[in-house]
Amino acid sequence: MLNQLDNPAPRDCGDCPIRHRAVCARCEVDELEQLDKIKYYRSFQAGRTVIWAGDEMDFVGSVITGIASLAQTMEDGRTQMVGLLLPSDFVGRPGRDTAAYDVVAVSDIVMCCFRKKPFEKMMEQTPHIAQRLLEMTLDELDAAREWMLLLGRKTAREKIASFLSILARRNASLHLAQGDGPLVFDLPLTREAMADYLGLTLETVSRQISALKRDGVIQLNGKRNVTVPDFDRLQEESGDDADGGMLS
Amino acid sequence: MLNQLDNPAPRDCGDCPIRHRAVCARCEVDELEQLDKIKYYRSFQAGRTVIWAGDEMDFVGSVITGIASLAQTMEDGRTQMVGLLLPSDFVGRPGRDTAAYDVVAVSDIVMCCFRKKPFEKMMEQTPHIAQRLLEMTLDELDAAREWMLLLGRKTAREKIASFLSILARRNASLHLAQGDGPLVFDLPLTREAMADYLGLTLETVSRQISALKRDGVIQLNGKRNVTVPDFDRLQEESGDDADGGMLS
DNA sequence: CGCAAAGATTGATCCACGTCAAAGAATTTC
DNA sequence: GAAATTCTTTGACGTGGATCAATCTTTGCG
Repeated sequence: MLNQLDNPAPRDCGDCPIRHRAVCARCEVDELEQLDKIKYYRSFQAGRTVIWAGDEMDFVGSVITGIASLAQTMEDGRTQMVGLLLPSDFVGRPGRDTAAYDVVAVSDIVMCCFRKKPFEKMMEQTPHIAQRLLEMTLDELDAAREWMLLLGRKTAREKIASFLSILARRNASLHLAQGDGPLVFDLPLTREAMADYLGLTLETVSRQISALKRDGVIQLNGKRNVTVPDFDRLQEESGDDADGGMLS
Repeated sequence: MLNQLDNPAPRDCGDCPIRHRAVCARCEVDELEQLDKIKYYRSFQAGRTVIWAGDEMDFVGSVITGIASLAQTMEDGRTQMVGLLLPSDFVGRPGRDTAAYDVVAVSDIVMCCFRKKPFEKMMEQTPHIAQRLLEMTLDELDAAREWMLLLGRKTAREKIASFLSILARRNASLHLAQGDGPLVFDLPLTREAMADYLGLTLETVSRQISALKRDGVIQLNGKRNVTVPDFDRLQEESGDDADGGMLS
């Protein structure tokens, strides 16, 4: 494998896979045309840094494909991931001109970027964008708060189970809800990245995954492919309410 | 002390102490008049619950005076505070009709509430409100992410120092920045509430406060009054960068 | 192919923080 | 003003997860 990205063919909003979920979700055709004038696409290989915390940032944008991480690092190197950016998630903050967090491509990613200044100007005139961004930000805030409970109060096993449960649920909703057969999905993160996300060490992550496997809660094919024979069982292990503590 | 609140005299937005910081910060006079028609004041004694997670919520609103907490509880009783609501902070989410978290008055509080339905309608027509709410939500998201680093990666001592540092900074900015003499302020929370905020037990909180006192980082007058002789020293103990890791 | 590098597992040991328990302030109640 | 209640401190002890270290597996590359 070349491990090199093609220069992404400029797409049209019309066939954008995240058209209905991103900041531009509510935009009318004419608004999309305006956005089109200030947008450009960028690709990053897995492992590359999109931007460092503190760096000047002259764009905002959306993840179109792939996964990126948002992380904070302390002086001595301890790091905490504060968000996982999935397709349609928004990067950057209008009104701020330096990045608050490190953004790193976890897999190969493609982003749709808007030049910041004109985007900000457009936001003032286009309620559809501000409305959608508010909605997305409120959702992120809920996710961050759910994560605070996980980081502050859950055991290592519960943290792993919670994370797997989220992945399982997301995949199930993507590939249409299959009754309740076994769920199968891939882990998008290395053990180390999972550790940074869950506030653990990579050794503890590895041990707890092994423990869940030993206890029959999950099965592994290779290191990265998980099957969950009984989702309710996994859910119990996560420490959340039966209904998944769903918010919205 | 009677421990009973006077029925709060209905105020006028004109002399509202949080007029320039709350959701209504950007509103024009006519917009305030509109808001006035759908608003009402409510008071809660310290310790009272404003609303339980899952309860139906037919209002949104702002904290005017006092402090409230936003918390999540697991089935077995473990709880994690996910936010501290200070004067001008917003409660509730437009578009959602049940509370996502327990809201509890930490001190006696007064709130300015808006009936949810008409507030939502008004938000659609009044960009000033939506704009301000977006800004406030982005700030809260940053605060939540800073807290994720604290919960996931900081030691107990660093957690306490970080919390004290935040309180000290807030008080300093309230009472005009005094050169760099010793800072003095009160702890608004019990040891248990601090524990729930910091993801610790109350015993650990007590021990670490004692340790910081023993090491001369802080002094105590009574249980709740703290003086910080050297702010930089406290800051170092918090594990944050010299500049406080300030975002905006 | 065979070597290097990255990722993952597993074991042995340590210690920061939780748990359990007692007792000392401070505040409220009658 | 004594008793009850709430908040806090402190001690003794146990443990979950971190740390240190070795080995294994997988993948990429000359």
